[in-house]
Amino acid sequence: MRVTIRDVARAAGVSVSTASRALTGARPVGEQIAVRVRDAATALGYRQNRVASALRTQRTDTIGMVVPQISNPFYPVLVEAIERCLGDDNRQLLLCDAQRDATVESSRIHALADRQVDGLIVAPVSTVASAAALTAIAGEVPVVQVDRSVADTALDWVGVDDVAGLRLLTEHLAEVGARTAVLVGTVSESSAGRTRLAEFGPAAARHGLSTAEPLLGAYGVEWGVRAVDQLRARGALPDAIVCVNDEIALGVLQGLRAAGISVPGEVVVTGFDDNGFAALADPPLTTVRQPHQQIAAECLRLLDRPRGGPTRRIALAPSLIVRASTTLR
Amino acid sequence: MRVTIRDVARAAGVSVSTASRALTGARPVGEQIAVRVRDAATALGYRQNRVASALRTQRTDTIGMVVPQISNPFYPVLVEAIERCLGDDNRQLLLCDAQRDATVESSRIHALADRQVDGLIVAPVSTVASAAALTAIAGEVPVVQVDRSVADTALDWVGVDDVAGLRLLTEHLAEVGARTAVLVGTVSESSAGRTRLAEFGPAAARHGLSTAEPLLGAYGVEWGVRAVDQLRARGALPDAIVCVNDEIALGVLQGLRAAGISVPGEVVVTGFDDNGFAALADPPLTTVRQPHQQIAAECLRLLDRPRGGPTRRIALAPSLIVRASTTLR
DNA sequence: TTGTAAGCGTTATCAA
DNA sequence: TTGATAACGCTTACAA
Repeated sequence: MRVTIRDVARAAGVSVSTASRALTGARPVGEQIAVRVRDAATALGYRQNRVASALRTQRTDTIGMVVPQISNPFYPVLVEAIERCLGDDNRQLLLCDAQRDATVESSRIHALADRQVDGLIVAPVSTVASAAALTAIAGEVPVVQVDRSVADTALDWVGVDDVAGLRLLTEHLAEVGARTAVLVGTVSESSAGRTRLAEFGPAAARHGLSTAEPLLGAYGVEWGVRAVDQLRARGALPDAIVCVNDEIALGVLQGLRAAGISVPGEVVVTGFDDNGFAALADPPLTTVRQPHQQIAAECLRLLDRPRGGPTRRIALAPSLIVRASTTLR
Repeated sequence: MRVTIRDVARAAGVSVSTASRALTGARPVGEQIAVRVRDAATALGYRQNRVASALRTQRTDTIGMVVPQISNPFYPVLVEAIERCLGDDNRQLLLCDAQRDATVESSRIHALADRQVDGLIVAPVSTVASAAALTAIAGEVPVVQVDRSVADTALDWVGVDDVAGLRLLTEHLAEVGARTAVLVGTVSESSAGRTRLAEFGPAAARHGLSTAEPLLGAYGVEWGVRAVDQLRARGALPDAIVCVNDEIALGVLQGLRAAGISVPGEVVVTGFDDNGFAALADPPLTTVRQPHQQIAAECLRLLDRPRGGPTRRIALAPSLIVRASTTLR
């Protein structure tokens, strides 16, 4: 059998409650006794049963997280950042993958709630289909949305400031001499994609860039490759191709290379996220880096704050990473 | 208050135990009653408190996993595969990041064990420094090592068959006409790196490739870039550069490009893992794809099997993915 | 088949 | 300050 607090109490010659108090420090305990209990605990190799403790205290020291797809390289970095914050505090992360499916997502959200997580961090699969499960569960456990968010709901959200990101990008594009730009985005239900789509036009206009109709497709590299074909079919290329994320941009770069179009010579290309491979692309990709560590810290801060405050939407400032895909012409 | 099984029992007009039995199906229960209980449960929106259940049954339906660094793109894919297997079974994954530090790793392993996970999947940070914590915990909870493994211990392991991988690579290199090859590896304590280093020479010899002294450095893209400098300093380039993983290979490609050396024209390059960006490199990278889904399934199979069997080391066959970095000369 | 009651390992309440 | 005792919500002997 595993050694329980009863064994420790017996070895230290005190009651179970005293042992518990000495170990958790919940209430004051005699100097001598405290030492005796702690010694007994280490001698026996006692480690608290967190399940039993959780049942009693209603705290698991565990945060649940649901991501749309962990193999999307944006999320591992975010998970790492959150894990780092939690680790400092001796809490753990229960991670789930929604397989880009709102039904799976809902089941994962409930599974986590049933495990009594202290809080839930969710990057919703869909602005629409994710809403029901998310708002329902928010009545039971603190919820914060990250990166993406569902529509029409009073749930906290933390993410990057897309408006600022697009401003940085369009400003930079204007500086390197671009006059025309086109956006390559997604038709997906993800909110980040939507915001970037909505903000692109105004941001471009503000910096004197004229824009053509955006190209919208599915999330992923393949779409980027195909977008190049669609763009070429339109006739003359724009000066700049702005992609809503790095993966699409990597596809665009590949498509342009296949078509023998030089970057940044004939057209400049930008991404969004700085996903770790942007720097390795050929040419290295100019992109907007998300403040992962800040995003992580804000998520936890919101979860830990006392309930009942006003809904918060926290957009954190990104930074522009200039690389060769827009320079060295 | 949340609705408990007592509420369901009361609503259905039965005892708590009957309600429990009707819900879990642990023991037979009257036809009528079963229906009444289930109806009451759904009517009240009852969901089991898994913490309480776990305390009683000693099963959490939760698997713990510790990876050296989740932002290493090999792991998210593996995590995804494991998550998919678990999800089918209504189990969850408690994921921890060891921050490439054996001390952090040890603390995470204990945190997971304290949460009474049903099993532990660990990709050890170090062949040496990870051994103590891992063997110690294996006495409490089923443990399986994945990808990497510690030295001198009788713990199950599941991973890719490195010997087969190197055979595929060297065979292919011989076929495309390479006569000389050099390995770019790591001095790291990771077992995968070690095995690939040890197996490279024999595998190459078997296919008539002559090899020079391997280049060993730190894990990561940067090392690949620098390895190119070191290689050029040696004088004539080999026909083939074999990298122990894709990230190093991406660095090598970048270094070669910077030096104006054409791939595959002047030298061919291979990676290992097929990490999702290998296909996007310029040129697309020939590599060895790990059988993630199989590896995931085997890990869970080993964890779920009755205790006390012999130690197993399961090496699963990888597949060769041929791309332009070794062809189209 | 059903109900009663004990107990999983903790922590919180209440007296002493 | 300390100890006995009752929960936390569930499952499982044991009895009926």
